Amino acid sequence: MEEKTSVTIHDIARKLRVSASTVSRALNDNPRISKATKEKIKALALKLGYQPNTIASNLRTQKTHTIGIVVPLINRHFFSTFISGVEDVAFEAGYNVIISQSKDLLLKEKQIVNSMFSNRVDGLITSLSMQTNDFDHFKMFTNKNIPLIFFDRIAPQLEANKIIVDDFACGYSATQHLIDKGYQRIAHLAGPTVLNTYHDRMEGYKSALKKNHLPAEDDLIICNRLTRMDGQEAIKQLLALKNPPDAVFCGNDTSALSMIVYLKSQGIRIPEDFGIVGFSNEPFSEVVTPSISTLKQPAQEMGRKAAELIINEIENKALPRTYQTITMPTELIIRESSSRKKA
Amino acid sequence: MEEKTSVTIHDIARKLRVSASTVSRALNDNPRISKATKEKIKALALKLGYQPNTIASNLRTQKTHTIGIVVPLINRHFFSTFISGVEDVAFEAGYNVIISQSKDLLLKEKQIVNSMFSNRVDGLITSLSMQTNDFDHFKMFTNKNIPLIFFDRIAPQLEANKIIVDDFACGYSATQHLIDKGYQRIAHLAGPTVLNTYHDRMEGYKSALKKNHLPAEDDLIICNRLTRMDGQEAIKQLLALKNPPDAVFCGNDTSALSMIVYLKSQGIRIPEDFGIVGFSNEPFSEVVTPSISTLKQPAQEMGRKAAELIINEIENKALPRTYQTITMPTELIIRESSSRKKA
DNA sequence: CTGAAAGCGCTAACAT
DNA sequence: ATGTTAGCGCTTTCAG
Repeated sequence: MEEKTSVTIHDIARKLRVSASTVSRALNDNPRISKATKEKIKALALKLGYQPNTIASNLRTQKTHTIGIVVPLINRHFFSTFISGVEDVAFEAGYNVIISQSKDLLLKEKQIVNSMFSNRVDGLITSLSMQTNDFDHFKMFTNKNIPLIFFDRIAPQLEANKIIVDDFACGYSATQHLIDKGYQRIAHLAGPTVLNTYHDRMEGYKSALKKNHLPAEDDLIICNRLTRMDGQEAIKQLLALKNPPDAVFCGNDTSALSMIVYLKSQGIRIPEDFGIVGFSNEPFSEVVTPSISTLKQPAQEMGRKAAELIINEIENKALPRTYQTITMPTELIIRESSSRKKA
Repeated sequence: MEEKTSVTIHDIARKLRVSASTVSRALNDNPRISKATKEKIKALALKLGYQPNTIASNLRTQKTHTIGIVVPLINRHFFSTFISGVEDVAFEAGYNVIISQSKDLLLKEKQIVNSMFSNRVDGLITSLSMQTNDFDHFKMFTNKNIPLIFFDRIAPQLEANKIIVDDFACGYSATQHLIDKGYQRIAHLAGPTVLNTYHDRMEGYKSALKKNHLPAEDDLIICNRLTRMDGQEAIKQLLALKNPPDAVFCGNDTSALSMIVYLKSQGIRIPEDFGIVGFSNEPFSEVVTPSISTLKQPAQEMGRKAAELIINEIENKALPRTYQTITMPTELIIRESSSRKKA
């Protein structure tokens, strides 16, 4: 019972009086092996419960068939759905997926990226932490020509493939939508604007205001980390202004939700008195009361696309490399939180 | 620029005119190496941008410092939060985590488990697919004495550590709670009862009815896969009974939510006319209207516990093995969907 | 169609 | 305190 040591190709070779190379080739369906011996070998392998040692193969071939993913938080719906998309495609193509979360800490991100490299992933897919302001830890990938894809939160200065949505357009359309609904003073709650996503959403917001000849007042823009607490703090702060806003475009749905909860508790009616638009279409946004207008990112599709792209890169390493930035379509989902009859 | 080949310990050894073993030992802080040479070696390693080849080390040491996780779906809140817990502890202990999703398909689960084995994970943590009815694919782990932990959806017949919640008690207390609130005819929507979780919840439900001298009618129990569609189908079916129920205990929050949506659309008031209790405390359950009473499983904690347990097993393999089943505490969270004034 | 031999990069007895 | 040697299990020239 206690099989101390695993069965290897050598065990099979010995029993069948062939060489290990023959066994290896047979199991890999190498055409140079006769059908007869192939069958013999495969049969015995099955009988002995042989399981190939991927580690050994990896070492020899310098390929791990493994894709690394580094995200800020695994259990955020956008990221877990993205990962699910990657995993789907990767599995189909015979790749494994190894995952870590940076917890939005630059230090942990660095450690993880290092570890991914040491584990010799064939490619790395990543979305940056909120703290990431230098990119040296990715150099080992670019230097060694190991495929690297950024998604959502990207490093603009690095040469790599990128998968994003048009955050500027999102910010613009969210804001324009609120304007169209007749809201007059529109505030914005942003995340850390070192990140392209939050930066671009804010620029879109500003641009829509400008286009509509509305002033972009500094008071109306707040930056924080967009947690539930942050959302509550922000709305309190905004309501305390001597000239408070009547609508907010939030950098994510979580903060939008906490604003709604607070506004309701204050007896402020949504959308009649106050309009809200969030971002990223969390599962709760559809079912909360009032339901939250938001921008939907195609998370699963982005993951699939990232996987396809990186696998293609991995398997055509010889080809001259061209880096693309793929912009995926988003959708403004209009729900109750912004749907008042135009004033 | 094009560093064709990576820098290895041999490169460092050659330049420093020492042996590769010395380099290896130095980098691993082996006490047998003098402080002076250690520093020399580490400095050069840094300068050359040396990154250890984990694959080679893994092959040699027969340890991968990798924990495999197989769950039905990565982007389900319970699972992604569990994974996050595992990853936290694993990272601290110097372990990597590799993840796959079975998509609730037995065939895919088998493939994945095989692949995890071939990748020589040091241990495997898994929650079974809805289809899993044989367990042969786990034998290679038990046979070779590779730590294996089941959580949530477990294989009762296998010798392994198990991390669960007391689903029976959950079903019981959910049902008792509805009875306490004065609901008279309580239905149950269950998942596939081949799985311990759904089976036990149903038994708890039945037991509570029996204890309160309420009949457990077959008509009032429906089994399906608990999707949103399934929830809607189920509530329609229940309402169509000649003697319909006035409350339902649902096997998950998703189906509970879809019932609520349907009941509202029919003008049936919750909780006044109809009571609902769900399961697993999805993020939306707290914020939907009415908010959903549910049972909270400590997903993150379960993940942490699983990681601690498996790492302990991995690092004390020599010790005689004893298998434990750890039951984690749950919490009945009473919210609006079941909080009517007692009739 | 098959075998022999070398080696991926690292570690760990066993020397000295 | 350091070096020598062998080998983890597999793949892949190169030979035949």
